Amino acid sequence: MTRKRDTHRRRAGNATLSDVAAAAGVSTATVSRCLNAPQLVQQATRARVEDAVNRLSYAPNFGARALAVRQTDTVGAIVPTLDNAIFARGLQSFQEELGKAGVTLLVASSLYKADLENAQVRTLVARGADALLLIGYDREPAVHEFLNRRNVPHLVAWAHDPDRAVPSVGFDNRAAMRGLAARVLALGHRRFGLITAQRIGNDRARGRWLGVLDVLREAGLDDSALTIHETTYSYENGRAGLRKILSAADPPTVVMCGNDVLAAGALQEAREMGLSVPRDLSITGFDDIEIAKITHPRLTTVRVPHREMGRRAARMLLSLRAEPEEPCSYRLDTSIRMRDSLSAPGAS
Amino acid sequence: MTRKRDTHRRRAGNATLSDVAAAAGVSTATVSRCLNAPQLVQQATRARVEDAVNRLSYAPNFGARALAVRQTDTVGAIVPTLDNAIFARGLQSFQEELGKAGVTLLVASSLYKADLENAQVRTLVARGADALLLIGYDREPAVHEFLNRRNVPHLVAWAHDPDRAVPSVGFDNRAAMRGLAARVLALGHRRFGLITAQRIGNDRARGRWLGVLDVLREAGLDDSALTIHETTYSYENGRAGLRKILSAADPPTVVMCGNDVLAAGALQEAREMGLSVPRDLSITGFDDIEIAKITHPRLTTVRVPHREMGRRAARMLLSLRAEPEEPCSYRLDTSIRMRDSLSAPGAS
DNA sequence: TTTCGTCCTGCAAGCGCTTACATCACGCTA
DNA sequence: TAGCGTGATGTAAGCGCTTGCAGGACGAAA
Repeated sequence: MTRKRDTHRRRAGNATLSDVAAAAGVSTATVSRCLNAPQLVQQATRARVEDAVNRLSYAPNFGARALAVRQTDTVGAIVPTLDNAIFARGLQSFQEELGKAGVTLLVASSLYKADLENAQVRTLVARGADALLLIGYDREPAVHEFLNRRNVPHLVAWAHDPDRAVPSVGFDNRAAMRGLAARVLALGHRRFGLITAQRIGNDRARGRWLGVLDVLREAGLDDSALTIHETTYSYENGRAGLRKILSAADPPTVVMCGNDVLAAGALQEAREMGLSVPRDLSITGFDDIEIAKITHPRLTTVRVPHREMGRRAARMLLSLRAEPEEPCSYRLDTSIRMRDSLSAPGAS
Repeated sequence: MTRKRDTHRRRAGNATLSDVAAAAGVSTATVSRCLNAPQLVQQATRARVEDAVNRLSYAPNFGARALAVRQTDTVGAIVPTLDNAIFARGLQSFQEELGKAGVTLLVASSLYKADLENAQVRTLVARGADALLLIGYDREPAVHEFLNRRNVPHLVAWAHDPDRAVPSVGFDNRAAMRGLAARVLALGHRRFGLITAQRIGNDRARGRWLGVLDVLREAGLDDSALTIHETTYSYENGRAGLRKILSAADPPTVVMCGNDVLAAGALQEAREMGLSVPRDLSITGFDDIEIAKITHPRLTTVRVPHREMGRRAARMLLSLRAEPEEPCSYRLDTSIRMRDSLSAPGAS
């Protein structure tokens, strides 16, 4: 009944280790050693095996290997979306770093939806991700508990809060925005606008918002000094957001945006409304992606080291995977890029 | 000697199917059925099993499952880099579409290096990718032969050439650029510049270049009518490229760029050189990513349906995976976005 | 009561690979 | 010549899961 094996549902022609062994006239153990520890097998044998491997287009079955050695050399990442250049960029360097270590990357995007992310965590773990990269803190604690129980090292990126138990490599969104808002305030602005992403379920957005609030309150300003427009990250929404905010009774003299894409949209809209930035209105961004240098005027924004974040996250995850030492967090520094879209409140 | 099993290298506390079975007082077969075909098991039993699953934080071992069912529900994608928004964007919709089908995405980026891509193909196949997405045609034929022998359905995206054997979902880069170049010519330009990515190993870049050449030759112009600057895709390189091209003896009146990022850089550099675009110099892009609308003047470019490409590629791969029908290619249409960076050659 | 279906559930044989351990051949040394 | 160490190879027991087949329980029909 070996026939069954051949006709079953086996994909035709995918050679297995034992096919190679047969073709080379050696045992499967020897073939396996040729592949994983060539120095243990004699030159001549090795040559025969390699020949057979090529003739049969053999490629090891990963699942079987993972099963046998209990390690998958795979790590997973769940990001909100690759459409946002910051995540694409961070993931790129994350992947490069993993690749150097021979580790493969499994990607999922949650589209900012908690339940989707939830399911993806389980999927990636089931798929054997040795470790996991997540974005931000906002999720049910059960997720982290699950990962802990399963002994899957994991890390939060793009956010950093020393008070949180979950290890992270990121920056303090609130402090970063506070820094920028302080500069804005110092320039004399007293009426602020903020175009932000949805804050519930997104601690980064929330942190940035709170950063602005911190500054306003510290300056003794009333909360009404801040006009908020909540939307989704996109160029078009930046435009719409600006229009909305400026339609208020006593419009702000500065509109701070949750990211650069939103800010680019706002800038464009301002221009089309006939406003001169920064004379009539100041606008700020966040992230310092490429477009911040392309807009006119160029965008004053917060620089975030996305690439380094990805790289460092990879390294931490890799070492956590190797030796389950006490995970520690890492805080990256942000800085302010003063360019041309922010100045003292204008003609007024 | 069961002890050995426990102390071996097994990650502590990762429950297996049989742990669950023991906890629930049933056989592994029943647990397996609970998970994969719940309708086959009685309500009461199912409840017991589910309870045990939760108590133990059980998650199935993917490798083992893959081994048993011979399918991984995983597809791989190898892109040059996620730093380029077009790939990030395409991959995003690719992943979304896969996710709907319960399929997970494995990502690798080749950084435009053939040997790296080569290795990644083998890695992803070994990891059990049921299907593979590749970018462009330029690679050793051996790669496709390997995939064919291994019965891994695969697709080329971002390019389309009906004469090629490898199925693709993409567009004709040469024809697209030809269309744009024809418009440029019609406006009266006779001296062209081209800032392009490295053409060897990159059929998309080569196609775009040839598109320009087609038009010039057809118009009876000498090849010297085209000044070429070859570089790597990036904003900074766009700037440097423009400067280089304009330093020629008889500089072009239009500079066509291989993509929008390059064009954005060129535009900026032109501005800083004191040139007015398009009066003194016309500039065009390719891709129509977001920044094309942000530059000043806004960029005239070729619109490419990146998202649809990703989505469609996913669907094709998924169906190829299910039933190995004869793979067929799909050609997407591009169009020209006339905006403000192109006009008749200026003051002259 | 016997005899069948019908459902559920369990048994056990793999899936392809790694690796501890056994085996064997060979060349030395005593 | 016996004995031993060494290095190359083979043997076979898993890794955790699925699934064809067999068995058992139970109710209905004969």
